[in-house]
Amino acid sequence: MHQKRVTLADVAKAAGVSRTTASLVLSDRGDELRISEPVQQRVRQVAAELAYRPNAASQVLRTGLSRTFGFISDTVATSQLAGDMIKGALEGARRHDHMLFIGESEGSEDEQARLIQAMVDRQVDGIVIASMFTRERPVPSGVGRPLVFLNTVPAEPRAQVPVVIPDEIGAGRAAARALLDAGHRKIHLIGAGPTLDDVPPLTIAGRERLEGILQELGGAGLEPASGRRCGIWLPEDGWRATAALLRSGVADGAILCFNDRLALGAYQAIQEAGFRVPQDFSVVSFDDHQLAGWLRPGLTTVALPHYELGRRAIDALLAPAAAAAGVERVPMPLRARGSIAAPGAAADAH
Amino acid sequence: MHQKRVTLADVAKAAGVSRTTASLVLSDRGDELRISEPVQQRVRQVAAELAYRPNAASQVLRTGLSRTFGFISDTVATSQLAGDMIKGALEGARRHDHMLFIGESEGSEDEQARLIQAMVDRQVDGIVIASMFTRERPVPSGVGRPLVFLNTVPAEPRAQVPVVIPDEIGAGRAAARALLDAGHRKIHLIGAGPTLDDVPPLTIAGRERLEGILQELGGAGLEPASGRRCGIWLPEDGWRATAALLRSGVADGAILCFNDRLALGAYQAIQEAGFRVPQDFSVVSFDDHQLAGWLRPGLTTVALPHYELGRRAIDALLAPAAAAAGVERVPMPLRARGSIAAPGAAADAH
DNA sequence: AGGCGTTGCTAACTCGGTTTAGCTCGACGG
DNA sequence: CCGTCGAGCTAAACCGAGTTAGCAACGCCT
Repeated sequence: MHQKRVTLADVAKAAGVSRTTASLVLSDRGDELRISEPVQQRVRQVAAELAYRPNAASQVLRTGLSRTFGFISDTVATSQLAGDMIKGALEGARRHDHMLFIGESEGSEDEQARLIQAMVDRQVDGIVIASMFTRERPVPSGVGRPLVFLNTVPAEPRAQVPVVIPDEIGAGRAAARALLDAGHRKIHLIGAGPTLDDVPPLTIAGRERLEGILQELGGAGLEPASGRRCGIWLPEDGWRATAALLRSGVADGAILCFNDRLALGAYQAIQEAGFRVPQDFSVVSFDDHQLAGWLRPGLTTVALPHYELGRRAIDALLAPAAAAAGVERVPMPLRARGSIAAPGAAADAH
Repeated sequence: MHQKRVTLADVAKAAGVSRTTASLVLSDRGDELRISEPVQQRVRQVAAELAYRPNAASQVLRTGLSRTFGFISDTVATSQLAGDMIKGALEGARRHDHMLFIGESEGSEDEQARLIQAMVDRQVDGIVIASMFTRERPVPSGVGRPLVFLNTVPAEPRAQVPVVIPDEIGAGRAAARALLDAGHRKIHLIGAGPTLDDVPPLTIAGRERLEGILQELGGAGLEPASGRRCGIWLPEDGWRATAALLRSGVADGAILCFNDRLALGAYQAIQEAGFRVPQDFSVVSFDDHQLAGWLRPGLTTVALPHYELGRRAIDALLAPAAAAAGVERVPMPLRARGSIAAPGAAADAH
C-alpha cells in the first residue's frame, strides 16, 4: 500500500546534481548560495515532474519544527460552540501553514497530561488548552513548548501563560444596554443575580456577565427588577425560573437570560402562559447558539466569538513570548434579532 | 523555550550500554534479543529517572509509521453532530494509541487535496474522509494510505473504499413503526414525500429515510396521508410546511419530520395554531439533535449515531484491506421521548 | 607567475531513533 | 588443544531531509 515516495535524493539524481544543491534550490536558498539559474530551473522542473514532496518526519527531525499545533479541549461535543472554536483554530493553523492535532481531556488532568505528552513527543510547535465554558485550570508544567489558555484562566495568579477569553463583562453591558435602549426599566434576570453573590459556582462567565449587567444598569440608576439563580443553565432550568416569575404576577417587561438555553426555556414558559415575545416580554441572552436563529421570533443574543477565540489562540502561540503573556479579551458582538420590543408594545397593539 | 530533550543516547550512556541495547530494551525486544535481566532493569530505571521520551519524528522516519490518523470533514461547525463524530474518532484513535489530525475542506476538492497532501507528508497511517450529511463524493486518487469514507458514498460505483454510513432505511422504518405502534394511520410527512420522486436533490439520507418509511407503511397497507418536500431542512421550512398542512384543514394525526430542525418548525406551527403536542399531533423525526431533548414535550427521534460512526471509521482504517472494503451500516436507535401519543388523545381528555 | 577573490557546487556531518550483521567471551565436546 | 555453539552485547548502516565547511575552476591584479 505504501508506495515508494520520491525523495530528495531521487530528485537530485534525476537532475544530475547533489542532494545539497537540490535541497538548497527547493528551500529557496538557491540565490543566497549562488546556484546558477539554469540548475535551479532544472531542479525545480524535475521536482515537479516527479511530484516530489519532502518527508515531514525528516524535516522535523532535523529542524525541530513540525508545522503542527495541538489543541486540547475538555470536551468537544457539547455543542456547535466547540465546533466553531475548533474551526477558528483550524483556520488559524491553515494561515500559518500548520496542521492541527486535537485531543479531548474529558476534564481529566491525567488524560490531559497524556495528550500533552503525545503531542510534545510529536514535536508540536505549540499547544492550546481550551475549555468549553470559561473556568480556572492549573497550568501544566514542563511542557517546553508555547502554551495558550483558551476560554480558560490559570488557577495560579502569576502564571506566565497567554490567555484568550471572551469579554464577558462587555457582553453583560451590551445585553443590558440593548434592553435599556429599547426603553425597558423592569429587567428580570434568569440564571443569576440579582446581586453578585447569586452566581452559580465555578462559572466565570456568570460572574462577569452579571458584573457587566449591574454596571450598565447602575449607570442608568437602576437595579434588576428580580433575579433567579439557576445551578445549571439548561432549558428546563430557564423554563422553571421563568414560570415562577410569571406566577409571581409579572405580566410584562424584559427578561435577560444568562445563556440561550435558558432563553429557550423562557420562551416556552412565556408561550405556555399565553404571553408573547416580544409584545409582552422582551428577551435577550448570551452565546448565540445556533438555536437562537431558529426560535420564533429570533432571539437577540450576545454572541460568544468562538471562531475568533480559536483563531486568536493559534495566533498567540506564534507571538513572541513577551508580547503574548497576558490576557486577550475578545469582544462579544450583539446579534440583534426579533426578541426585543419597546415596553408596552402589547398594550399599544390593542 | 525548547529545552534539550533527553535522547536515547543519553539513556544509553547513563546506563552504560550501547544505543542498540537501550533501544531493544525500551521497545520490549530485550528478551527476544537476549538482553540480560539486570541490564534491562538498569536501562528501564535510567529511562524513567531521566523521563526519557522517544522522539516521534525519528521513529516515523525510520519505521514509516506515525501513530497518527487524519480526519477530514467537509465542515466541522454545522452542529454538535460533527462534534460527536470527531469525538468518536478521537476515542477510536485513543484506543489504538494514535493521535488525530483534523482538517476541514469546506466542500472544496482543492482544499481537500491540500489537506490530504499535508497529512500524507506527515506520514499519517490512514485518513477518514467525512461528510456532515450523507452524500456522494469522488474518491481521491494516489493517496497511498488506507482511506475510509464516513457518512459519504463513493461517486464511482466500483471504488474500493471502505464506507461507514448510518442505516437510514432502518431509521425510516423505525420512525414509521413508532407511529404505527401508537395506533396512527394518518401520517403526514414534512421534508420529503409522499413518493420517492419527492426528495431534495443530493441527499441520500432523505431518499433512504423515505424508502424505509414507505416500506414500513406499505407493510401495514398504508401510504403517507400527505407529504411536503422542503428544499432545505431548516426550522423555518418545517414551520412553513406544517403551517400549510394545518391550513389545509388537518386538525390531528401524526407528523413525521425528516430531521429535528424541521420538527422544531413543526412544533412552532402547531403551537401557534393552538394545537398541542402530543395530544393533537404526534411528532417524530430524525437526528437526535441536542435540541430534541430541550423541546417541550421532548421530541422522539431516530438518532444519528455520530459517535459510533466516528469510532468505527477509525477502526476500519486499521482493518485488513480485504475485510474492510464494503459498506458498513451503523444502526440508528430510536430515542423515545414525549412527542408521541395515541391518536384521539385530545378528544379523550375532554 | 603567483596570490586573491569569486562563482558554483558538493562531501560529509547531523537530527534520534531502528535494525542488521557480527563480535567477544566462556563453556563444552571430541 | 582446537573447534563449535550460544549467550550477551555492540558497531555501523539507515531513514530523508537540513546545514557547515570547503573544494575546484576561473578571472583579475600586480
